[in-house]
Amino acid sequence: MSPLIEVTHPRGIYLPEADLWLDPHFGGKRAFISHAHSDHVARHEMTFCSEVTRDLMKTRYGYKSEGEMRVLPMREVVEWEGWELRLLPAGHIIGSAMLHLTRKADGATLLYTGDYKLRQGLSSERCELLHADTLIMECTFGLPQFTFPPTAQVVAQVLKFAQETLEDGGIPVLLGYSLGKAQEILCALAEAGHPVMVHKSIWDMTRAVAPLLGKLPDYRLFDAALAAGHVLLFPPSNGRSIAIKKLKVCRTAMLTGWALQPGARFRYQVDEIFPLSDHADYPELIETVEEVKPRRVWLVHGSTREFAADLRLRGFEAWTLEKADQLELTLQSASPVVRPALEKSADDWGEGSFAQWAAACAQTAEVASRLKKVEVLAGLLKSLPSEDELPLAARFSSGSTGDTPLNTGWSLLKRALIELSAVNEVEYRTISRSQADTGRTAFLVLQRAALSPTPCSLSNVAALFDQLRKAGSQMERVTLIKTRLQHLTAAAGSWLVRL
DNA sequence: GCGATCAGCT
DNA sequence: CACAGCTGATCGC
Repeated sequence: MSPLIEVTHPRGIYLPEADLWLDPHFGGKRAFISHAHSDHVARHEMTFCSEVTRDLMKTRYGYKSEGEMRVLPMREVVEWEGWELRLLPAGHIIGSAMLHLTRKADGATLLYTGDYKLRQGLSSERCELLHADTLIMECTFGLPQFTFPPTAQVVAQVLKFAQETLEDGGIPVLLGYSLGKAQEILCALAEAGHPVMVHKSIWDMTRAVAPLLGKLPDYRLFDAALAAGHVLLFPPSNGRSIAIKKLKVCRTAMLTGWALQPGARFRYQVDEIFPLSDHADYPELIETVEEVKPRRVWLVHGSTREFAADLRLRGFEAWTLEKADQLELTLQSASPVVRPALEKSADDWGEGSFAQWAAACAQTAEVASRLKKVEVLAGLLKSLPSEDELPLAARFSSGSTGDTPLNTGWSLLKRALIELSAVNEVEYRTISRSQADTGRTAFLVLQRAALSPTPCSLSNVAALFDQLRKAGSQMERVTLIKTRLQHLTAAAGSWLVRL
């Protein structure tokens, strides 16, 4: 089997071998842009994208010819620097594409989904999948609770809402993104026969793609004076805008996948909310993985941790790509997926400043926001019992154990873990293969060992590292590690192993 | 002074 | 939390 194509996430998704970024939100050397939503668009020296996406970038963001635009045709193989590139329709919005790569040297393949959905939309092409060894996929709605009803049913609800509001003499206002959802609902309104008025941004976007869409209803630019009797389409940010508030008799409805979340209607402060989304729901995400049959899955966006754990239970190697390595923690393992039940209780960590540090590490790995990470680390540094430990906490948090290397490799840790627990070599390998993350493996193995946790400080750990450096034999080092792990909890121990 | 990027907020 | 996008601050030419 050929080695998998390498994927990293320094500040965005990156394929080092091809020197290619995937949907980075900053400008760079060369990148693939999957679709024309603003959080995926940036200026690059060279850009791969579909023809429609290029046109939309020009009309929407005024991109001229600053960088080289390489338009790839859908489905056709294009050779490029030892790679075969192929775009596939992603079904997210019009022009959205997945990127399929083949490394010509050995045939290794990769599929990057970008944003996508499998359901057939009214305003975008049907998604097409292809087998790949490595799958990089979004999992915005990667929880079972996000199972959307059939689109036809949701559309019928939306039309009913519009119809009834009009019959009551009100003005229905549908809120959805100006590129994607707006055209979707426009197409759906084509048969209903209601006159439609749209916000300027939706007007611009729709006019740009109208030739590519099917039958559209009559739609005109929003004019408050003439709005009565029309169905209004506005972007979500305008839901409570002055223009809308002036229409005293309006009723608003939000179109979003988040509608399935409890309290969504209240949060968006709308009269109705409907689960219409341009993203794959949970069953579609599972179906995608089963169809692509990848050897490894990398997850981005949304509930990546939960969905990775889910996929592993289904027998796929799956990891979150974007959240583990923020803050340069250098504990750069694909993040461990800790089941909530295993990590929440305080006594999982034990006592002493090392336990505090480990708990903070786990917490920073858990939260996505950098600010929150900083908050967690700041809280840790403040709560340290002694000032001497501050530099230690900082050093450990950056993944460093000291000025000189420990010469403590993975085989040594493995021996210590096996000797300490009741796990034999074969079982160990099984656990290790299913996890592919040293810290997580350690945690699972340690859970099966008889541990007797005692308080442990950061200084204690620093002393251990010193002893390890001085230790003469491998045996001696194994014993030192064993003894230390014996007196930590499994959770804290797993973070010692990561260090 | 402009464009690009970023933090922060919905 | 955030499907995406705005605003205002800051950076750098």
